[in-house]
Amino acid sequence: MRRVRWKRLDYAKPAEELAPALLGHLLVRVMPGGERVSGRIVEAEAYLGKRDLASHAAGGRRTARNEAMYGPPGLAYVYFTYGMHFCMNVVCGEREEPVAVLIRALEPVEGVALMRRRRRARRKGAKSALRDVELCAGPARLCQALAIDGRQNGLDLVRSGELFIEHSTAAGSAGERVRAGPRIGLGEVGEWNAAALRFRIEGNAHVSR
DNA sequence: CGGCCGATCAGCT
DNA sequence: GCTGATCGGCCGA
Repeated sequence: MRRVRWKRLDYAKPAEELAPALLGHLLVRVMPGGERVSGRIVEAEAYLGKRDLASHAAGGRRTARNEAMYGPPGLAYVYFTYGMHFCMNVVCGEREEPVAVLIRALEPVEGVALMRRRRRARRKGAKSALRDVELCAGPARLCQALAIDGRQNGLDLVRSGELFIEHSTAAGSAGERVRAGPRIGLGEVGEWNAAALRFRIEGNAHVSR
């Protein structure tokens, strides 16, 4: 299979366009040892920028944490939340415009054994087995599986050798439909709670709850 | 199943 | 001092 990296222009579009466009493509993490760990993006959420009350950049908020959102399209915005989790966004739109897409779930493709080891490491007292479907079904879970943390924040997906996106011929394949629904976990943000900005591959077993 | 709750910290008021 | 773009364990039905 041909491996073609996403270019800057692929990211230079509104979040509500990029989010569904990312579905089916491959998020790739190359570990320090050179091992590839990757998964097909099966769920993503669009965050529209200053006007979007659910966005970290709502009202033009700009802090050390969300600085990457204001960078050029194609940067990774990785943030720390709930005192213990990391989540990864793809910055899009234009520079200085804080627009991004949150990657919410992957279907594991490469390095599944490594994903399982990394995910299991965090659940010491686990009594039940970790199923394949739970490896990357959630924004913090996939970061854990792919070893994405604060060190990847601000990284340029167009140039980086450790984290990037590849075009997949499997994207938009026959029989796969994209379904849009409301975003989740937001709290009270008025009309933005209902906005259909969460995109998932319909029927895919690896989407989040 | 579904709901509650603790973990644990950056940012905000 | 409280809340959150979360997760996983535990409890009761």
